[in-house]
Amino acid sequence: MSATLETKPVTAEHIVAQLGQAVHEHRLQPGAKIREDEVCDLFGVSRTIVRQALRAMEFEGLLTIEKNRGAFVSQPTLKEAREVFQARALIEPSTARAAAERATAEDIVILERHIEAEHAALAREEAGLALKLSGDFHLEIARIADQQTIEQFLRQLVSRSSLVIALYWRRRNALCESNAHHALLDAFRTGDGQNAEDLMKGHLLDIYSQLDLKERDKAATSLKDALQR
Amino acid sequence: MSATLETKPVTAEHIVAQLGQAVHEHRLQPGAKIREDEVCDLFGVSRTIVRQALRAMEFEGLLTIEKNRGAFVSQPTLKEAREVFQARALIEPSTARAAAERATAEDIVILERHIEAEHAALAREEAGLALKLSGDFHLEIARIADQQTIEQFLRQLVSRSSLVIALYWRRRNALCESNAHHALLDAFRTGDGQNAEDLMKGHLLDIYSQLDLKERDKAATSLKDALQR
DNA sequence: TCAGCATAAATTGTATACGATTTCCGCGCA
DNA sequence: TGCGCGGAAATCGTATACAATTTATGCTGA
Repeated sequence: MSATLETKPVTAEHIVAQLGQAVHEHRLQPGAKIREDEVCDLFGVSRTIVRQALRAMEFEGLLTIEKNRGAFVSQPTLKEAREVFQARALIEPSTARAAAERATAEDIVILERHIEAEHAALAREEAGLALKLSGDFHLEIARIADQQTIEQFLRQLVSRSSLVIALYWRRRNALCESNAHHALLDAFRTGDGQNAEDLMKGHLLDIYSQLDLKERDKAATSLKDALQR
Repeated sequence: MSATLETKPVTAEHIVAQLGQAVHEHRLQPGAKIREDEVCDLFGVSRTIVRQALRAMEFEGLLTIEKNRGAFVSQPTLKEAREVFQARALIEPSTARAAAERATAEDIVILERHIEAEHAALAREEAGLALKLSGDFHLEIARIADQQTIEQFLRQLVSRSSLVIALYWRRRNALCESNAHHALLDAFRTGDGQNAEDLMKGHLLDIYSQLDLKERDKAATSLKDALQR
């Protein structure tokens, strides 16, 4: 035990990762306020660093910062929710194709591990973690496709997808396990790009169809917010 | 002249816009260093604001911030350059289709004005400004398509495109005027989505083909930097 | 009892101060 | 002449202090 309690510097990226995970796993609900001082105490850094982190998360779409009022976990509107999945439908199928055509043996192993972890999380009824891992699976595909620009965009889209799911998922507790990721993995094993593209397209449509994105009376914003609580 | 010299607050967004335009118009070359104090003096604000602006521009891809060394105008690698235009080729055609199918009379007028301004800038041999306006034309299409998420991504891609063009454009001074934007406008007038999509695809390929993105010996980075100056 | 309003507390926005790191410059020495 | 090597200057990173704004609290009067 000679380790002298190494206090790693705690970077803004670290805070972004931690808070981001909390949002992804729905431990922080859309609309929740994040006070700077609170984060400062939690991580033991000054507001300078915390504000950097919050700004970064705003850019990612996870937070919405209102001037002089503070940072809140974003609440995507119906329109934004649709746009997120439209954008994913535009981007991900071709990315999956490219990835399937370049995936190495190591990549396959990584994807297998991802699916295993996802499965295990579901078995333990840690829905939030499973959701996070599911998003990581999609990001991993972009990495395999060796498209950093797309990967960066997809990171934002996956983040926002998590918020959309928190707000618009139909059956709250029943995050049913689909075999879509398994099917994609098979396409990757055989290097079948066309199949991977089709599967990804279907997978995204599947998720989209499970969202409740019908126009409902969204009138009375702040007033209704208080009532429905 | 009763205006009492209103000193508008100068926000970080303002600085981002000003510096961004300078980069877009190639008045700030890729690799150029941007010192914080210098920007502070120029805009009359503290480093706090300037650093916010620089961070935002880093997210946009316009700047690269190296720890303890400062902010530099980004120098996209060949791979990044290709990725930028691959991503645009993926995103923009379908966006153009959607835009053509929803464009109103006012939208058409706006696009006409854009093209006029672009033409005028070229006539005055203000190549930098023309390039900026050209990018705005593409962004305007995303706005017409009413896709904010896509528009946000495209904003980053257009920014980076400007850097790519600064670094890899074949004939430096000959930024030839194409009639691609005119043709697109015609498709918008007739609401021909399919045609707009095809034209956009061709337009992007056209730009891409005028870039010199062949693998050349990029060895000797910092050393060569000094020599080629 | 409750709306309205003034005041106090809490929270965010900006500027400044100070420490850490890098960069520049000149000196000595081979 | 040119290379290595301090040391000073410049520049960046973080913390803190103070100002501006919002939010909470409590009082008054109808």
